[in-house]
Amino acid sequence: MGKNKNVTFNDIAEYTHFSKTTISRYFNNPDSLTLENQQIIADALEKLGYKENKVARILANGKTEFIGVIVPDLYHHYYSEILDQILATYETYGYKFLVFIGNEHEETERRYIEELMAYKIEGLIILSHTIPSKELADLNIPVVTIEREDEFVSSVNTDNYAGGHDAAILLADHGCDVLLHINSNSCKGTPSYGRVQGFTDVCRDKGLYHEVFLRNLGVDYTATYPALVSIMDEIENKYPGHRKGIFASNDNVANIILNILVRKYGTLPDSYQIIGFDNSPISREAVFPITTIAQKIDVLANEAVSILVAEMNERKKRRPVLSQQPVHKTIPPVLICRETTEGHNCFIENKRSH
Amino acid sequence: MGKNKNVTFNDIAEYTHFSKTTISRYFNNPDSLTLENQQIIADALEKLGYKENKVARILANGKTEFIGVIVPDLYHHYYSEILDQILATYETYGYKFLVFIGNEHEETERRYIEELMAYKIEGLIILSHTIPSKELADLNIPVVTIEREDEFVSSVNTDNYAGGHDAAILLADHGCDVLLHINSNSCKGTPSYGRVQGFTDVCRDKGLYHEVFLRNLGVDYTATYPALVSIMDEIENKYPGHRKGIFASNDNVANIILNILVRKYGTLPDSYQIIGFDNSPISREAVFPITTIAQKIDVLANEAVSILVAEMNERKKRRPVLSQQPVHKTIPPVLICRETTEGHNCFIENKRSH
DNA sequence: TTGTACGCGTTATCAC
DNA sequence: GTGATAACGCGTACAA
Repeated sequence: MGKNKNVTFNDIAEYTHFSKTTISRYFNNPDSLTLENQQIIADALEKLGYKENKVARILANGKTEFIGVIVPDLYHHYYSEILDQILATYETYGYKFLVFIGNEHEETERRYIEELMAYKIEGLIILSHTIPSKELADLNIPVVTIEREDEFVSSVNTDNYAGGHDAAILLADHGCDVLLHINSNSCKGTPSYGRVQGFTDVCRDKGLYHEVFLRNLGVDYTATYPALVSIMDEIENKYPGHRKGIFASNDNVANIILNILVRKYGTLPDSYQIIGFDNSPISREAVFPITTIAQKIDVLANEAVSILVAEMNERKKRRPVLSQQPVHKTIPPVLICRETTEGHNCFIENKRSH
Repeated sequence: MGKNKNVTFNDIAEYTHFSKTTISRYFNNPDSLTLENQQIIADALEKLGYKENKVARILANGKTEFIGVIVPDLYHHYYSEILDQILATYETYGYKFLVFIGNEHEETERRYIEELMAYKIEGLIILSHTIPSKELADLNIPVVTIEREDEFVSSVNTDNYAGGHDAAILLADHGCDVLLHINSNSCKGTPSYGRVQGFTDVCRDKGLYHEVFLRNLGVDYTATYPALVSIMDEIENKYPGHRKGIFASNDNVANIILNILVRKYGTLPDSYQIIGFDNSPISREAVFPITTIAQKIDVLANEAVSILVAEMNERKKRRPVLSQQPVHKTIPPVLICRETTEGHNCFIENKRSH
């Protein structure tokens, strides 16, 4: 497996005059050895410079302790932060993660999944949106998705509806008489569309004046900026003299809106309140820190792994693998108040000390 | 290794009346079989639903095709973007990556490395700063570090000196008569200290008035902000009426400085020019897009993997592993001009289409 | 408490 | 072009 012959259980066995079995037991069930013998073996391991070989162990007992992860990219802070939290669960469960970046390319992701299966992953976490959950379910290993279509597999999702709801309530509470939501026109069908519904439902229920802008916002900053310039023009013309509450689809959009206003007025005018979504770094670092709705990324990640581990453990017990019902968990978001709305009645949460 | 008996070479062999060996050859050296027989086996694989098992292959041939990666965190865009690029090299080299987040905790990272060694990784990429390169060299597998202490192992680093140099030149060219550099007081000994030296060397050589502020800038936004408020106070008092060129240690610092000024003056005054470092998203998304010096992250990552692959290939040839000399590669940074310096004489590079 | 013998699924080394 | 057979390093009945 490397260069010069590795030290194996055999070598330790010969050296200590025990059998391989006993050496194996030293690792997997040390209490079954006398303390003295444990010491003898420990010394031998040290002396011969033994390094454990988990690949051989896998072949023998079938447990790879691998979990596959497919993430669309790590460019967006949301994904990298989730991955960060997922990887951190190694400390809790001991599973190792084989990570692939899918770039939302379906065939590529399918290849990655095949490779992962060849390495006998025990479970799979999917963040990308391409492969239908039906197909994932057919892999016959536990699968958990995060914030994506999840009909046939277990999943963890943010309560986007509550997010939209809370945003509308906050804006209304802060005296806005015009409530606006700006989002991409391609958001239908994604979990995040719940935000739009939460927002409009509240407005309708409470009889609040509102308008939803579903537009093509482009995919990067340079495309989004001009798109928002024109939307803001529209808003300024349509609602002069009003106190406008804007709920943006995400913090990037909120930040651009803020920048447009600050560059125009030299400050954020009192006639605007802005709420973003994601609690991404930009929301904190913007020229005026942006009130935002945070997904509890740590909770999402931990729940995902936790559900996965539970299902993997089930597999190890039951022989006749009865296809278990998928479990779907919903995590409430958290409102984080900053300077783009005046602060009170917000739950402040410091997600991380960076 | 799973639930119901997996289909193995044995099953295929029985079904086709070939031997296991031939089945193996079908995968590893198909040309040595007749086309008809290839077809027969292909059909059998399909019929029986064979799934390859790379774990068994590893045990037999010793090649895991695993590369270990230890990254300090994925919270900082720099690290997640590097990891993104590293993972993308799967398409080129086929190596799989086992990723751990070290959090700059030395003992933890040591444990992670042990775990990685137990899984027989063929090479290791280190981004974290804790474990001395001497110790990494003793692992007896190829190791490549990125932007960290690298005396005893191969490495890839940004030419930080050139970065500091370019920043000073640009500020001087833009008519600044006071050149300022703001950095953390703990930057000595890190590769990034080269920026300070590049900056001061140019100033000294060209007789430009300059001052370097090495201060405790804290570790997060809330700590850095007040620290910079007081530094900016100092600067405003000390250099009134001057055109001040500020080279910040990174984009976050540059952005805070920008925010402080914009919140005070309603815009970025002509008396200031600002350059950041990293080309992180904030530099593009700031209220005035920030001129910055970009590390070529894609190049860093690709060179790192490339060097590692080369060294791993060497291992497979030579039996008497002669300890090869570490190779150190330096990547020049790229100046990206935006609105915090008036633009010309800059090389614009679009690193990614997000 | 310890040992024997075999299996895990593939590749490598010879033969033929 | 194809096949036996022995590794690879460890786990696990079962036996003692």
